[in-house]
Amino acid sequence: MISVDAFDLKILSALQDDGRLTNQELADRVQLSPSQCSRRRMRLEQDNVITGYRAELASDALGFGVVAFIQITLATHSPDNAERFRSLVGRIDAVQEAYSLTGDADYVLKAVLRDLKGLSDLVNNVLMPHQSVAHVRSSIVLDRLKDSARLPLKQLANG
Amino acid sequence: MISVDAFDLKILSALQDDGRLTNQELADRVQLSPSQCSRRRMRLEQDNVITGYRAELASDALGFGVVAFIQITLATHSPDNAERFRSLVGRIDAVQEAYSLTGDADYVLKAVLRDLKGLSDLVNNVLMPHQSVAHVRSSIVLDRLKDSARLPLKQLANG
DNA sequence: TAGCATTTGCACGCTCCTTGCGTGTCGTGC
DNA sequence: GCACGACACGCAAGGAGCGTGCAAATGCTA
Repeated sequence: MISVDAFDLKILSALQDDGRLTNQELADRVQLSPSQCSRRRMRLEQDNVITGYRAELASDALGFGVVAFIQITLATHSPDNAERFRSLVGRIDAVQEAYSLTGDADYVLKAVLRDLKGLSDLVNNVLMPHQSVAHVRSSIVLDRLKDSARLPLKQLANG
Repeated sequence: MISVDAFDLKILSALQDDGRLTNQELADRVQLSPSQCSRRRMRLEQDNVITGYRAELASDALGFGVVAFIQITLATHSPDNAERFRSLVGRIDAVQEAYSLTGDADYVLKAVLRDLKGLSDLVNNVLMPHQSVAHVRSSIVLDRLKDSARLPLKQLANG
């Protein structure tokens, strides 16, 4: 298991909030020297605790007006069919996230689209006709209460 | 409306993949000088097209073994009740994302937890007992097919 | 307490960032 | 057709930040 101490947690937490912090700024926040922050950060990257850095973009400002959750039930649950479906999902750029789930549906997708026409296209012309898919049910996002993409690292502090 | 040209799209796309690219590396990728990349990047940040930079962490490596989608139906749909629920959700760190939706449920939450006990706690001791909530249904993530958090900027290239 | 391994802060050479400046290009109005 | 203003561009330079080497400090084991 990778060991992550209190300093590492502070660093991870800070970088979760601002991924472009310089080592000097990091140093101020976690009470360590810049060089040590640099070293620790490199280790965390090497150990794949930090898997990357991403710019977060304003989807609305860029013209993506529609976000939808799409629940999918497969036609059959054979490995072949599942593989076909995974391959399909991988090729659709509009699908940001895809998970297999317990419960009613087999999969849930989160898709980002320009407008309702885009969603309609995706559902009716791509997903529904695909041989691997039996059932599709989509829910459109009306309001975004929270979208942090941050892990609750505080919970690890006392453990 | 904010104008975003082909260069900007390239920059956004590159920074979506690697948010710590230097302006020199950016310059190589988009065929522009480093100074221009710097200027454009600053403008995109100023205009809130880029809303921030985040380090992406390996949830499993940090001991977050359970991700769940939780569908919520409110007890009543009064503004007061909705506000109570929003406030509740805002205070729960384990809830990464929260959306109000069309369809069966009023809201869907995406929660990240250490283990099933954590999920049980959240559902049975926090959400269920809350006065604003009538119905809770949770689905556990079995497998993550895709989790890119990237906007499909390619779709904007020809528009 | 002695000894070893790890972690820390500091110094320095090097890279990179950003701002000012001059140039080129495009569109507009006279 | 030409002059002018508004941008967007690349270049250069001063300044900031990065990461490695090194010695001191800390912590753990025997």
